[in-house]
Amino acid sequence: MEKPPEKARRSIGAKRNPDSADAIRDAAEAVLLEAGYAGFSIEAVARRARAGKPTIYRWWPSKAALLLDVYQRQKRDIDYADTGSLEEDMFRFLKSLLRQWRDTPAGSIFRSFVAEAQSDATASAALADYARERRAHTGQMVERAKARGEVAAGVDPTLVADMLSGYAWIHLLTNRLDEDDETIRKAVRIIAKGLLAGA
Amino acid sequence: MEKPPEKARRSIGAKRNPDSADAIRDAAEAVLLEAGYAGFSIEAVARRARAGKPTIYRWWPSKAALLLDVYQRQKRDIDYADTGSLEEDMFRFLKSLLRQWRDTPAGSIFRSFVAEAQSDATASAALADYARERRAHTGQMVERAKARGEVAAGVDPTLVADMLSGYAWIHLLTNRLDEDDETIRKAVRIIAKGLLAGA
DNA sequence: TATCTAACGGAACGTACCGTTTCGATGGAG
DNA sequence: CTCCATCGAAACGGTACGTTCCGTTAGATA
Repeated sequence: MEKPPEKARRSIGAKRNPDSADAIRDAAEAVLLEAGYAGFSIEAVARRARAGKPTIYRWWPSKAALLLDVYQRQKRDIDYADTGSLEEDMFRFLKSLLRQWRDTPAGSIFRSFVAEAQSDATASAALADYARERRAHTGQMVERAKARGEVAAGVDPTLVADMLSGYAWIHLLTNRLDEDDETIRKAVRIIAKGLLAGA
Repeated sequence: MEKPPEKARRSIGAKRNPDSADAIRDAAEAVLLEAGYAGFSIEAVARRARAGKPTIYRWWPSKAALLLDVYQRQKRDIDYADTGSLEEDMFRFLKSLLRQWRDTPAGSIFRSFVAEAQSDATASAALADYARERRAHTGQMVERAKARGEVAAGVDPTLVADMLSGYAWIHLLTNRLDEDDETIRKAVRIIAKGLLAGA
């Protein structure tokens, strides 16, 4: 990731030093990646960033807030392409999501975030908000298919999003991100057929 | 749950005092239920149980081990009835699972356990084992339906178990255990129709 | 130019918890 | 009657949290 800065930063006057904020975010991500959630402490981040703890707490009110920031910085490169086939859309979505979680820091960070949300109220609310937003977004995939007649009328798109996300989450949280394409294909095929038949 | 014992227990000689073990397990469950995962510390459990920390560490090697023990003590009262209809079986399974997680300590405990598994290797392995066992068990529901011709030949029963569990997990971990029956019904109906159509 | 102000890194603090060690008392086993 | 593993309690060193001071820095203000 990033090398720890050689020299300590100093104040740049009566205003925030963006270098410090960047260094803290970089350090937080690096610590999370190298030591995992267990090693993710404010002290470790401060050491790594050559920053003072007060500097961190000046800008992030809690450990959960910093974790949330790092998590949101993860750019999502998920495949939301509209292939014209719901099954194919869902397959690409799930495959790319599991792949990204497996091959980039995103998976480790998201795992940490879900874990933190089980003990910290701020993180819990943030996770709920995020999940709601994802549900709506993924649901659009189903909306499109509905317009094409691939999905029966009574189906709630966010319900399908829950199924897909749930399938992904349980794989992430139990270290099973290496599911092969054929299995993913079978899973989405079942859902696609079920959606066609209607609810 | 349990009242803290009025008097401290003493040694009953050169053998383990089962009252202590019981009191510790009870206290651990009570702390987890009342203060959640955030408040679940060995110190808090020891205080609550009027036990010494060494007594806890003599019998449970780590915090994760105690958490695992408490978790496994949770009796599963999940509806695995064979109704003759896969859709109905799955509906009852999901409904009873979400209800139990919502209305008993089991949900809080399992949330904590999933969270712990994201930072503790022992808990992680235990969770993976448990998930595997559950997958096989829930898969039997699908096996039965397969024998009845409700499920196409190529379907992997454990894949269906992943779908159901994933759907339940994401609701547990994002505080959405209050999903109504109609929504659950729609979800399992989609899966049931998809399984009938085949993979 | 002189002063004000807010940011900086660093050090230290008090609290909490971890996992371990030590202690005296207990009471069953040999 | 002696041994000995157990008990609760207390204290240990270590780590991390979140906070408070400190002296330093340099832009903003007058």
